[in-house]
Amino acid sequence: MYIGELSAQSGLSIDTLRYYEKIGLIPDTNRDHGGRRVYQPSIKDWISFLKKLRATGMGVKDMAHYAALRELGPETASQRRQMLEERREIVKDKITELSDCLNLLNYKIDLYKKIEASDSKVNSPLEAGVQTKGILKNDD
Amino acid sequence: MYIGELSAQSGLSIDTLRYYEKIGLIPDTNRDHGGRRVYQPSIKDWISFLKKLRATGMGVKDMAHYAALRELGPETASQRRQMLEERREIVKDKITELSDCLNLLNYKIDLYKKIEASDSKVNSPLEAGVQTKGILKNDD
DNA sequence: GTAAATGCTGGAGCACACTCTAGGTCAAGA
DNA sequence: TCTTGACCTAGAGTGTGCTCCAGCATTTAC
Repeated sequence: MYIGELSAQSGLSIDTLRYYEKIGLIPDTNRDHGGRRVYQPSIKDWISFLKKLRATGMGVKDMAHYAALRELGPETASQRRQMLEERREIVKDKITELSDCLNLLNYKIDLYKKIEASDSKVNSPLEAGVQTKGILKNDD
Repeated sequence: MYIGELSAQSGLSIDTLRYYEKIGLIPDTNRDHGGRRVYQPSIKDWISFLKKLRATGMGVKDMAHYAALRELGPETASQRRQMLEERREIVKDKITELSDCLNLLNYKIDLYKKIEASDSKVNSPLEAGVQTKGILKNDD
């Protein structure tokens, strides 16, 4: 598999694949006679794991460190496990933080809906009110 | 309240507070006779909301757009609500993605633990095995 | 044989969100 | 009065993670 196909299948751009190789995220690749990178299909599993690590917010330097440990073989297993355990705590914290954000968004959206409902009352001919102003005072 | 105190209380650096004002996230602030920014305590609520929006991954340009709508007053409420609803969907997706990552991390950590356990078996005098190699084949 | 597509390299450029610097003003305490 | 510390501005610099570019080689299709 050449880099174009891997790019299509992995969802990383060609430039990113070469960049990842350069910084050590992807091991140095075999080349064909013409100097083109030839990938084994198994690289896709590694890349999808890399994408997961990125999705957790891990920086490429840490990922390169992990990748380097992986290259060193089984004796680095416990160091890698430790890295993943640290990352797991970070991910848990992120989920908690995002859940808090979600609650706030839900609250705010509700608040806006109330404001809009109260506005339409105000604009209706039947009642005029200072309701809106009251609700909006804490609006942000 | 001067900027130093606001910085301490809000958790944003002084530079960031001035930067946020410059890009329109924080409304232009009153100045004292000497030109120093004087903040009302209520600004802290707005800043903590800004921090929440940032935590959702919203970019500062979008946040500035939201802030500008807020400055325009109540008639922009529905646009702001829409922005928050869009952001809510993004946050939900992020939580889902992070949960997937968490599952994978849990799986990998377990796997590493098994490898380590099996290694200690191999290193014990009683049994030699190819177990480790077998488990490690898919190691990443 | 030729043109188009795909690949290569090294290095520059970019978007983002700050963060820092230089050089200055201002206010309060000793 | 002098010094210290907090604040000011405009603009440069930083770290991150790509992304793009020029100029070239190779491969493939016709």
